[in-house]
Amino acid sequence: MQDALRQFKADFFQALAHPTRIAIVEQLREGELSAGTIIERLGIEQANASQHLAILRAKNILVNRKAGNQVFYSVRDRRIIEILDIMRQYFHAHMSEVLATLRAIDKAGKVRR
Amino acid sequence: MQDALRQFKADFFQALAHPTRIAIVEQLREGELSAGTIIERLGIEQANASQHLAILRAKNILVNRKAGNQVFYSVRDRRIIEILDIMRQYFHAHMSEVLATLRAIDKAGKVRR
DNA sequence: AGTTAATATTCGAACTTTCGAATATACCAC
DNA sequence: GTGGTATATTCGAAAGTTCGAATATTAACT
Repeated sequence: MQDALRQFKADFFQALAHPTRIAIVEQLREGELSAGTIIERLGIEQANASQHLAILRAKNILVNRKAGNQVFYSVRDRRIIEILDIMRQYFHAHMSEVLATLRAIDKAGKVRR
Repeated sequence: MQDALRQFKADFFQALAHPTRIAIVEQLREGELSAGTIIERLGIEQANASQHLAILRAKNILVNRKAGNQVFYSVRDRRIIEILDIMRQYFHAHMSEVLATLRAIDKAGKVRR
């Protein structure tokens, strides 16, 4: 029983364990957007976006609504936004690590100065 | 910049994206415990526990303190507990899915009735 | 120094995730 | 129905995660 609950929680975290999926959820903070708008705003491949959206749908983090040609996505439960908000505080509190990550990315990208 | 922040968040979620690691953090809710106590309470392999603890340490979710022979672990920031609390509400709100997961596990375990 | 207890690390096999390219499906307008 | 636009799915290669078995490290005790 505990095991099932933990598996459920782990699946939830796994669903958000990718920068693109976090970016998608953040885009949907103010309300629904079409798949096309999300793709355009994030500047990612269509297939890739669609795969990430499928994962977020499968874990019930997003819901979708079809309207003619398009599919509109939104966050199912406001608590998910709430969790991301707490994490923002958390990140500010540990900004030095965020900056370390930043530097690591910078280095990996071979941006010399 | 946004990218680094998202990578940092994704890493955080990734760190919690495993049932054993969630179980470890939950064990530490009331305060620090030795590695041995965690292993005993969860009934897992020593090497496996140590690997999961290493991941949680690397992502700065846990901190450790050596005392002689033993290593005591604790959750670094109470906001992590807070996030897990919100998730508990979230799970209660979506209990039907949790139950579906439970049934799936039950089935996979071949527990007939 | 030798032994035991507690914890960490390394290795390799099995499994899962990620990506873009290609293809499929669905809907609309003509 | 043909053509176009929006989105989803399938495939296979590359990269990442997970596990237990074996081994290493560290500290305490004799």
